[in-house]
Amino acid sequence: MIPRVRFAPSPTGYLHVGGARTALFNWLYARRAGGVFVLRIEDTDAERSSDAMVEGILDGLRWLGLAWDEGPKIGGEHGPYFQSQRFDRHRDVAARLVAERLAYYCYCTPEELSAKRAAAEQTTGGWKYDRTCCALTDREIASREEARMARAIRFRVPEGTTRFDDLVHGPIEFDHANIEDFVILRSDGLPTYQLSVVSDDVDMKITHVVRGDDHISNTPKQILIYRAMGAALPQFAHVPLILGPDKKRLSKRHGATSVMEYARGGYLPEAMTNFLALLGWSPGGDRELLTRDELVAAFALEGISGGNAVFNPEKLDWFNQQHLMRLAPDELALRVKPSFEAAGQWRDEFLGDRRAWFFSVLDLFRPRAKRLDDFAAQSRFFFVDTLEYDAAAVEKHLRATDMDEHLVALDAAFASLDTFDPVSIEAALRSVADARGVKAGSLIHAMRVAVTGKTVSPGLFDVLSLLGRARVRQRLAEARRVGATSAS
RNA sequence: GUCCCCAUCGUCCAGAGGCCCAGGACGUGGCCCUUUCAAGGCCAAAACACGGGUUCGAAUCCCGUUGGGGACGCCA
Repeated sequence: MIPRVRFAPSPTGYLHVGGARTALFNWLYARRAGGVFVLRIEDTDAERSSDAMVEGILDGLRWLGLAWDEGPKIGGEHGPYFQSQRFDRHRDVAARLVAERLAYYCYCTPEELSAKRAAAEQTTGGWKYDRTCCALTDREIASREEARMARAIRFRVPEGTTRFDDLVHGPIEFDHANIEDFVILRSDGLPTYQLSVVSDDVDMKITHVVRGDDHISNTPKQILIYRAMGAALPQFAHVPLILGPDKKRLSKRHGATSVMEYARGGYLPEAMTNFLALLGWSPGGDRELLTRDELVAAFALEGISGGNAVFNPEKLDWFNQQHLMRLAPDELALRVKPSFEAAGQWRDEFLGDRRAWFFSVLDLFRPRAKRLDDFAAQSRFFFVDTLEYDAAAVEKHLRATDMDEHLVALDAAFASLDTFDPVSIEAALRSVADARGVKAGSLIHAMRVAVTGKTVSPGLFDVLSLLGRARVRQRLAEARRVGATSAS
């Protein structure tokens, strides 16, 4: 039997990092086990669901590279994949359970229930449905039906206990005494979550239910439904939640929680998945930096730890940086392109004739970039005609004693070089420094300001070489003017 | 209030009775490299929540306490 897993988000918000990790675990499991990854949209709550949210979630999954084998857009044998299109089936199941006396009609109104609940909370503190309608005789039911009273359907919870072996937590047991007769079909005829998940998971032949820890307490209710339906149980794996730095469940007030915010923020999906995968799971040993294929190869539900995990943005940054450094050149170029375009620094020849040069420039910034857009920002001086000079830098390095003469000497030295490569340039600069009795450092700093406008850049000789002799000499001349003007 | 889950450095993990006076990573501090900033290398500080058992031996097993989280809806 091939494993079938599913990710079943409700489109009441964008894909957040917690949901993303749940999706990732499902996807990893499917890929690892040669199974099928199903995407099902749980839009039972029409009030809070919207098409925009559905698209948002799909975008998030696509960005992460978590392609689904069955689901929205692509369909599949077990569709439809929108829960709202499966209500008839849910109603059938509910009706069947009523017919089999495994569920019953409940005519209690929401008002009555909340009053009872409020009263109970005053005294005992806890409340469980009192089974008023469970005790109704056939005659009483018939008269209520005749009166067309609104009624919901409740599941008749039998006495006993339910236990299951959770793949991450091990055996978990619940006493039915703590489970009330829960509603499976609302009085408006729509199913509740408990019914629709089970019904759909059964129909979609889901073999492994991998979802958040917060569903543990729903599991016994759902198992009861599986049994009542006469369906085989899937395996359950409840993965721990992701918490904010304050140890509270991650939410908007913790900052970015939508995965698309990270996409826009210059993060690599491979870094995100690597980071998310290791939040609560470990391949064992000390391995941390893993490619997507390595994650798939190493993944096992059993390796997921039981405790909640705190989201650590600094570590995400580190993963991003590491993956940035390992990205293939053409891949990097492609990913960086949008931000170069946005900065007005893009030219198609960077993927054509100037490809080698462009890749070299990018390589200079790899160890310095944390996000994708850092490349465009930090390398800007390579792509503009007129530099913006940092005033303090100009003051400190360009207006140092005798610097103008030193620059003239450097220009001459550069002009006479056979090849304008880093090694030759460095040798030339150092010999000028020697000859003029100044420290090479002072010339290096001055040159850096001259060609980049700033005090911070990649290694100067690499920068000069890639800038090319003509532009370097041009900027040298410009720098001398800048150094001269308003020099006090 | 009831039920459930969890408990190793600040954070994420390793550890499945002796290999552990506990290992890796992020972060932090220092040093090295060095033309700046990074990256990289080296070093350091930093944890088995507590109390009982079981055992020749416990971070690892059991019980309790405490702490944290989650669930208790005609939401999902």
